[in-house]
Amino acid sequence: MDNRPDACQTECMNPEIAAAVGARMESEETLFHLAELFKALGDSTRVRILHALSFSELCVCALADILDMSSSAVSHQLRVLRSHKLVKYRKDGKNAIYSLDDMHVHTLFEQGLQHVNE
Amino acid sequence: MDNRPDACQTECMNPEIAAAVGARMESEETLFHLAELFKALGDSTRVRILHALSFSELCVCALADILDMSSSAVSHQLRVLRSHKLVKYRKDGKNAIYSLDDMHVHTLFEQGLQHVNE
DNA sequence: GGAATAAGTGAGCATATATTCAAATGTAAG
DNA sequence: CTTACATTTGAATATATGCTCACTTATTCC
Repeated sequence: MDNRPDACQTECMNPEIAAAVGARMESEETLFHLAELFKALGDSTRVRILHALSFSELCVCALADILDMSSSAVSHQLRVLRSHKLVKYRKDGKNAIYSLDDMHVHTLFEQGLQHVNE
Repeated sequence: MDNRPDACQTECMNPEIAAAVGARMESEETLFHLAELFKALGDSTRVRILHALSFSELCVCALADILDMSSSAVSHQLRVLRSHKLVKYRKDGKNAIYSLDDMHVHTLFEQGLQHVNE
């Protein structure tokens, strides 16, 4: 008999199903990283930055201009995106030219837009 | 001459590029919804719920059991997922049986995992 | 070297959010 | 009807987070 306070005490489902699902789950760590990735994508400013970069590489001030935000705010968000390997950059004189880091980002965007426009 | 304080005042990029990118951007509203979608996916608990549901439909208490969390906490997060049409449910007696709402979710997960395991 | 501009950083604040706790609702069984 | 259980909900709290502002760093041009 299962006496855990939060476990189903009636046969709401075959207990073996829950056990089987529990066994097939990805590691906590992997799912945590996945959540962190989506969290990095889960901000309006960062989405707009990535979307802009999907058309062309851009320097920080160009992004600030396009998004109508301060360079500081943009730079803060670029830091987040960099830490998740979503964007990369190269220095060109005083400027930092940012671009998307890999193709996954673009694919995730397309899938997401498809869901949004259901 | 551009005198906006935050705009590039030197030729860090061809200004036409920034203008062109600005023109091709999706609407603020669409990008906002996209960010909201990713935000809904950007939480460890919700990721685990969706991942568990990718194997089988499950009632709330089974989810609580699998995730080792209170039913209340799970229910709160299910509410968020429902509001974003990521999960659906049917009532079966006292129980609520949840399942993934469409295939996009699964696809987004696969893409995300691919990025995480680079 | 000194001035000017682009970018990055840290502190502070205001807001958003995830969980807990207590209570309410809905359903089934005695 | 009463009890028990699954689920939901609302308030409260603790934490996370995005932006602003002031400052620093880096680089170019004079």
